[in-house]
Amino acid sequence: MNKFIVSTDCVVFGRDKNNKVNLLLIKRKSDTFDGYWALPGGMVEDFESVDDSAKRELEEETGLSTVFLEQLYTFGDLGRDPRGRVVSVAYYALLNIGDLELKPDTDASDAQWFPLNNLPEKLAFDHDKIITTALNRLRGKINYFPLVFELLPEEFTIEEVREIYSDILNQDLDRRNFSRKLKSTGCLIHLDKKKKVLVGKPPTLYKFDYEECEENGFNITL
Amino acid sequence: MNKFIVSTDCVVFGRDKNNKVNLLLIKRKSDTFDGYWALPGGMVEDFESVDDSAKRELEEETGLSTVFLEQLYTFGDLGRDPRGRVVSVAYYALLNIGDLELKPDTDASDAQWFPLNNLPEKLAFDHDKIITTALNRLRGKINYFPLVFELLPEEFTIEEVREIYSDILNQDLDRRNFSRKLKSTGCLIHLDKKKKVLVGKPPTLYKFDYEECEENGFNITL
DNA sequence: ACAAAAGTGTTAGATCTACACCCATGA
DNA sequence: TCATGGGTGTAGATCTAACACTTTTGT
Repeated sequence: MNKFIVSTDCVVFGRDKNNKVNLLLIKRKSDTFDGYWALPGGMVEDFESVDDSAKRELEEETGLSTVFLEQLYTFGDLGRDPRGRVVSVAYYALLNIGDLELKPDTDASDAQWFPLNNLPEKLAFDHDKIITTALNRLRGKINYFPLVFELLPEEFTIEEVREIYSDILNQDLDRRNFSRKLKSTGCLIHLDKKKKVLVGKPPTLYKFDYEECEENGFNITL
Repeated sequence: MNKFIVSTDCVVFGRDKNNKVNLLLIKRKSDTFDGYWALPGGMVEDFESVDDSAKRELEEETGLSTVFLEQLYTFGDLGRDPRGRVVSVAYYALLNIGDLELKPDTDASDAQWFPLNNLPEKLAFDHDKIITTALNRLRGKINYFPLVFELLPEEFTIEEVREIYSDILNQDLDRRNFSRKLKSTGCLIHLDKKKKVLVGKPPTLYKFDYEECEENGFNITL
């Protein structure tokens, strides 16, 4: 009987106050990859499913329990962890950072949000590969699944949605065409409220209509 | 340190002589789920990566070593295997059955191909869930990735491609529109050969142009 | 010459892209 | 009234779906 350690790693995407997408990394304080930035994660325990383990680790890091979390891919190469045979099930999570206070884990000296276009060069283990996989998944899936609303607050403006799409896809999107496409999904609830702004015309606030989406799906191909 | 058994399960899709898509199942001869149909698979060994393990198991079952194989999803719920804590990394494979002779594994009394629309009712473990996941992946991915050519012989006709798409998506596809769309991918090599047929006009044979596809991608949205 | 399946073209409707001006608000 | 950013419409191009007849071959 061959038994392995099974761990989870989580690619956590968070939206900051400037409506930019960031990635959460932990600075390792450990005998392996000391000082390197790494994805949050940890070992799966006996009493929990792999999914629950990822959820637990994420809660311990962020204090949030209701974030979107989805399995990404499993990394099981020999030698991916110098300490021994570790199979890692990777997840990705989406959340709105808000005023979230990070609680660094015990084996980490620091936790930090990095903007997508400014990630550290060298990461621990095969975590760069995991991040690339997560980004590709995200870029593909936002076309047919309402992932970006997991990053936004409950009430948002169309411009905020567009900026998130732009940031993730790393390309400009025409403001008018985007607005039309987003509305044509039929999954927006128009609120009779405007967002308070410092300058310019106050934009309309919307909520995402999860029921409608459940019934008729979501598609916004850019 | 919590150590688990890591296994692989493989959803093998094969095209039969009638150009229909089938799924390979193994009849269990074992103390758990005896007599039930199950996916081929087995434990990951110390000396191999998880990917390699799936490849090895598949070779042992089918005798084929060059089939398309891709990781699908990891199933890690508690109690999914009554014998103990087993985390299973599921894969899916695509192949052209041809004259392939199946070699049943030691803990199986029978291996059999089942047409997609006629799978057994009850399957061992959570294998029905794994198959559903695989079918969903397949149905989504054939739109933007040339998976179906892994099922077909090297030289094929457009009608054969259409029938495979039809079978996987479980819907009729207009013959003329499909032909146009498939050709417009730019990834077909027109051969100066016709397929021998018993009745009717002999259809043109094509090969898939993997180089072209590599460069410009593949997209056929039905 | 007949039966069977392959091959092909057109048209109307829908969708997509590119693009510029007016509107509402706060200072 | 000005500066700022939000909101909206249209025309031309492209793509899509629906649809039927002609061609090639074997018997």
